[in-house]
Amino acid sequence: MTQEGNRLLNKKKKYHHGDLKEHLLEAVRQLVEERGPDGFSVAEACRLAGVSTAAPYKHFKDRQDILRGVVLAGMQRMEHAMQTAADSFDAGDPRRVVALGKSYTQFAQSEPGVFMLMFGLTSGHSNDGEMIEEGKAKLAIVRRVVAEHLCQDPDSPEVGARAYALWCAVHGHSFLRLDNKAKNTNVQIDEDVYLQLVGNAYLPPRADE
Amino acid sequence: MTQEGNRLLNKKKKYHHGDLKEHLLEAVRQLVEERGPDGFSVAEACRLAGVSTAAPYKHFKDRQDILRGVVLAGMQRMEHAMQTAADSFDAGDPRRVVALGKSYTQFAQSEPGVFMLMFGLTSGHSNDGEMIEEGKAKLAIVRRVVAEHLCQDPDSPEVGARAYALWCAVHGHSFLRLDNKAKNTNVQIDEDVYLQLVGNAYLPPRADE
DNA sequence: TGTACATCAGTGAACGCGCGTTCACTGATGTAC
DNA sequence: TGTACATCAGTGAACGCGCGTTCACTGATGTAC
Repeated sequence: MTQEGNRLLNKKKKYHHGDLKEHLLEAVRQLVEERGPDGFSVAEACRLAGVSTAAPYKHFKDRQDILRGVVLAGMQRMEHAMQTAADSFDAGDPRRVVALGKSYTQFAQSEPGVFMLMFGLTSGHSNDGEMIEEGKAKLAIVRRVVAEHLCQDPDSPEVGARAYALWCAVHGHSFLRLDNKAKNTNVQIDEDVYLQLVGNAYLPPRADE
Repeated sequence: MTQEGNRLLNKKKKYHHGDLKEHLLEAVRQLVEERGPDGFSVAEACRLAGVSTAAPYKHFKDRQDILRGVVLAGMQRMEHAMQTAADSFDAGDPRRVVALGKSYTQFAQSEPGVFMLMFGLTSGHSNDGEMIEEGKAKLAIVRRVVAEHLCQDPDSPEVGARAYALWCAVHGHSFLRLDNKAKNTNVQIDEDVYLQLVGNAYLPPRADE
């Protein structure tokens, strides 16, 4: 057994935590899911990670910096899910855009706290360069799918407009689901039906299929 | 001059505030706009209203109750704006749905704090009956516009699906604008163009026009 | 019109609380000799 | 292999802060007589 593995297994007995940084981010993520975005405190995360309240400051500048780590990790998970969805069908397959949309709404539903943290303007983190790059990468996936469907240049305004419209459609839907607005207004529509409707509206089935 | 009017004009000199309830709600609204949703405290609102920190409890049960008043007033303002927009064009006029959408996004942009409070799940107020009725009333406006455009029953699933899709489209767009996600991903599209695209996608121009 | 009184919207001081952050410290670890 | 030492991730106690809420109170108001 490696020393690293050994350290991880025995982490409770050790003075040095070993991977406190990751454990803290995970603790915060859990709290955010349990109590909502900004429903966590540094102190509580420390308790959950079994560590003194001063420990985080060896790894993070301040509370905001911890939050930033949680959000960034969330964006990476989401991007990965979207990439996987886009890769699971060929260009032009009508199921492709639905799968991509579904990866978005499913992320929102499986990690509502992190999702709200990423997109709610509560925490004011959005000017961060690394975060902006992550956002661009995600939109680029949508752009690529749209471009390949329309057989156009991914950078054309036409593709940009439709990709943005698709983004708004799944984003709005995700939010309205999360805060119960859809349920409370008796919206009946099934998610798959909705995604299909959206896909058809912005990317009509191609003539050759 | 009425005694009521007199009291309002001289409110600074009076022991009894006269309309503290309204002034408090307005103070909270201002703070929410300045510092974001949940960026306010009861104490600060009191300072802004020029009143002791104990005063609010003569009018509101607790902090949550104050917030509820702010959100409810916001929903009423928004509903009024939507109603006005819908009323400004005849059924079938292609400008109608664009105007309705614009009333939504404009509310979000002119009162971002209140908008986030209404739709972010941060504050956990959504199960309130009166609030749910407000939400239904707003969706009903969209339903009516869609139904009149399609010449269908407002309660049909077809109308419901398109109305919901329109809602998601403007809601998603509003959020992505507010938290700078649109700007940060270099989305170029003009709002009017976007709204037109959405309108055409879900409510294609009628044959008779 | 003048007076006594009930009402209740306000005051201001105080409470206990949990927070984010800092500080001097401790002790486990890996490395050089 | 054994020892001395530098490193630095952890501790735990303490800080000052602003918060939401409560309490006994005060004094302006409208009303009954």
